[in-house]
Amino acid sequence: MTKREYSSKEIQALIAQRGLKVTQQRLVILQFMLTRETHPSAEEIHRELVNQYPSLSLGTVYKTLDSLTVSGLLHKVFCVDGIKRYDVNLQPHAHLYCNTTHQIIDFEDSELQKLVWGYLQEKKIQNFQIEGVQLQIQGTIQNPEKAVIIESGVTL
Amino acid sequence: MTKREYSSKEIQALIAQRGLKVTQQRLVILQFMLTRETHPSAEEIHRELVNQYPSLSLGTVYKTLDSLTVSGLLHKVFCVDGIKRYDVNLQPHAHLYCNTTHQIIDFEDSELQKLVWGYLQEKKIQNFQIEGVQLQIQGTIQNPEKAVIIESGVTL
DNA sequence: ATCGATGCAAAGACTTTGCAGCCAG
DNA sequence: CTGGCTGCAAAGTCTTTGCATCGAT
Repeated sequence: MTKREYSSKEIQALIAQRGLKVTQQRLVILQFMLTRETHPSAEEIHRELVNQYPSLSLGTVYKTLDSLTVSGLLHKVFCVDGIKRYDVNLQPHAHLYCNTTHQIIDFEDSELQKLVWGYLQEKKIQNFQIEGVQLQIQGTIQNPEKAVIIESGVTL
Repeated sequence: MTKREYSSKEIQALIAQRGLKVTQQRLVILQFMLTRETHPSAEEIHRELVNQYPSLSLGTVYKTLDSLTVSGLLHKVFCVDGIKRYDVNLQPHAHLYCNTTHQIIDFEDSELQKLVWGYLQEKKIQNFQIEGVQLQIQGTIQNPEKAVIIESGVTL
């Protein structure tokens, strides 16, 4: 499974569909998120984009991530390091968190998703309305220098 | 399954076993963590304990949580709200996160744990050494005012 | 033209650090 | 005694907020 590409037109549509104004900043930030398999923080996003878009301010990155999240295009990601990170919300997936590099990497595995969802649907926790499940697999990347395709299609 | 009680003696032993000095502050903080089913932040812990122990400083709470974590008595908890929270590390369990009250509640369910662990053991992710799994179930508590025992033994 | 979005800077929230003095072993 | 621990305060990091200006519709 490879990440599909999104055209500028498609990204514009995603934003417009949610009733948000299609600004340069939103386009650029959402595009950036769509091309990433890891989940950069606001500061990382700003650092990487500010060269190409020098007027982009860090405050705008925070505000943009927030409005894209409220509108449902992004999800916040749980993370032990206490930094807020975001995730393009296309299909459900788990995350690999590297204790060494502090990267978060998508782990798409529909079987695992079904397993957990199925179990929880069955179980019906009393007094609690389930809205989502976040699964994070903590561990260590073995060879950070080598890019290897792992089973689920994630590139490490 | 009900939370078991820990005597002061037992808590002292837990701390001493890890080669840490048994101070009043560590005793009090660890005891507090052991009696809680939710996972308070450092500030919440301080706020709740400072009445009874007025000399306890917030900095010490942070340092204590850190040393207990390094020694393996606590685990950091993933959380969307960006605040660092800690968890007494006794048996593996999932967490319920309430989007409304922002509480984190233990969800002990050995069957679910086995399900996920078993699957991942089987799968063997290439190039990644698994050290732990964190499962967080996001949703909303239905009746925060009513305390109800749910199936896994957690009191909501 | 209008109203929401941006950029900037200041404030805020949370956490870490440095160091003098204290206390458990 | 002695080294690790605490309390305090200052500094640091990450995030939010307020407001004048700008720009998408």
